[in-house]
Amino acid sequence: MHDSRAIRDDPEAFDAAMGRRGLDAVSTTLLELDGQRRGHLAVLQELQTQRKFLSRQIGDAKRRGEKSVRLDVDPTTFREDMELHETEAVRLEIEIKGRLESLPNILDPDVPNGADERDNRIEKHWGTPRAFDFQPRQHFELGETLGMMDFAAAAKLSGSRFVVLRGPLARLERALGQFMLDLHTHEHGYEETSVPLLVNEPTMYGTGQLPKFAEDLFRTTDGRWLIPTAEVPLTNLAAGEIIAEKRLPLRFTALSECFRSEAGSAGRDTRGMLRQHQFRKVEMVALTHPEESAAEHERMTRCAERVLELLDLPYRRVLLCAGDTGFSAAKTFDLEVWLPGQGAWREISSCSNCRDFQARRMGARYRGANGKVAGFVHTLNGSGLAVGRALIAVMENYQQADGGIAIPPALRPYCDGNERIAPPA
RNA sequence: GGAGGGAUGGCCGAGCGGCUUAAGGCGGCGGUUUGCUAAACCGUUGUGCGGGGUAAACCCGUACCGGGGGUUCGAAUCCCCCUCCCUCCGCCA
Repeated sequence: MHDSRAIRDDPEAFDAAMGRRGLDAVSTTLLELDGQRRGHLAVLQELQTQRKFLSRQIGDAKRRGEKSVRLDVDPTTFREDMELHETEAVRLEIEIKGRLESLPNILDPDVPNGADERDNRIEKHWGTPRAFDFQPRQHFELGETLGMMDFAAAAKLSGSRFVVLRGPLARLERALGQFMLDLHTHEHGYEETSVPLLVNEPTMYGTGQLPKFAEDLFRTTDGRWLIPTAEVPLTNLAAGEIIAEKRLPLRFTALSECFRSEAGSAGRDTRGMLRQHQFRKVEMVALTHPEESAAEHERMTRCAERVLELLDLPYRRVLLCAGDTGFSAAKTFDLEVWLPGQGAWREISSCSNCRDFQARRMGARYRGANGKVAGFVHTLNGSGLAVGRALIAVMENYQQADGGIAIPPALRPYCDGNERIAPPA
């Protein structure tokens, strides 16, 4: 959500910012509507002043015990006029809000221009893809050969884009989640949080999923929504709150199921468990002072990278270009892990600085040292990491010639000390 | 699901048609006192919107007492609907 006063102050800058997202200039229309709104508001307030004065006269007279009062104006005549201007002011406000809430966040200056992922900028590489002396296989081949990844069973139960994991592979998925949570809580200063997976409409609105992206979500029969990421409940913990400046930054992490309709991605990544309707993810969320969000963004991205490094999985950091940056984000780093079976870099984490965009939508503010409300906090979110994709990455990178999978040393304490998942005899 | 009771500023809590410009307390901020801390005392302290001010400070106006409607010249206060919380009953992991 944007501040209409900021648009009023510098409409050209706003149009230029939306232009980077490939959107037409709208400030002229918005300012026109806003001007009308303020006009009605001014008249309404004047009428309220007059009504207040007259009502007070009646009240004073009554208190003096007078039976009736002489008034120059009939106070009832105000009502229609007031109602007219109020209705118009409210209508225009809703109209403006409706236009503003579907506009994406303003991008950071250092986000590169560009239309799609081809214009993303690779910032760094870490690790060396392992050299295999056999043809590495994709995760679903490995999983199905092991007899521990069952898409047919999932299809029977639920349909496409679901999976059933069994035995040691199910255990490995759990191990990954526990490992990541322990790392972020013990070493990175995040507070472990357990959150609802079903949220109400204002909560989905707060982080920017609604009203524009309803088709990407699942909705319950009683009007609630299944979270597409724990970012939604975690960030909304601050909704409507005024946080003392000295308590910032707040850092939350949660391991949760995530639900996505994948409405627009029919035909993409249909094989395997790369793109599912339901998956697990460890999410990190930070709420910061506005001046701290850039540094926090780097810190959070490092926290995600640390997971990959401890698992010894090669990755690269990518700064998303204008066209690839999500609706609520001002700047996003994606981490892409190397998948030798697929022979490709695939997204495994996305760390975004949303600045005050979500905070303004949900009313998350902070209080300065002088005790006054100083403004909106900045919100950041990042995957640390997507557990399902981390499982894929471990399987493909740690696969062995016989179809077994070595367990990364960091995960062994979470897997009964086992060193590998052995293929069936 | 049924029956009651509630929702007031950062927090607690009074008010139940006009003198509310929302009492009082706690907390916050500033100060006095003090060797330091603590305590005491004094002052100050809500948010949104509109307007003024070069900006900050500040000033003027207006709205806001869970949300939305209504009654009234006038609503925190009366009426209706909704949401959430609490108590009891029923069901239940």
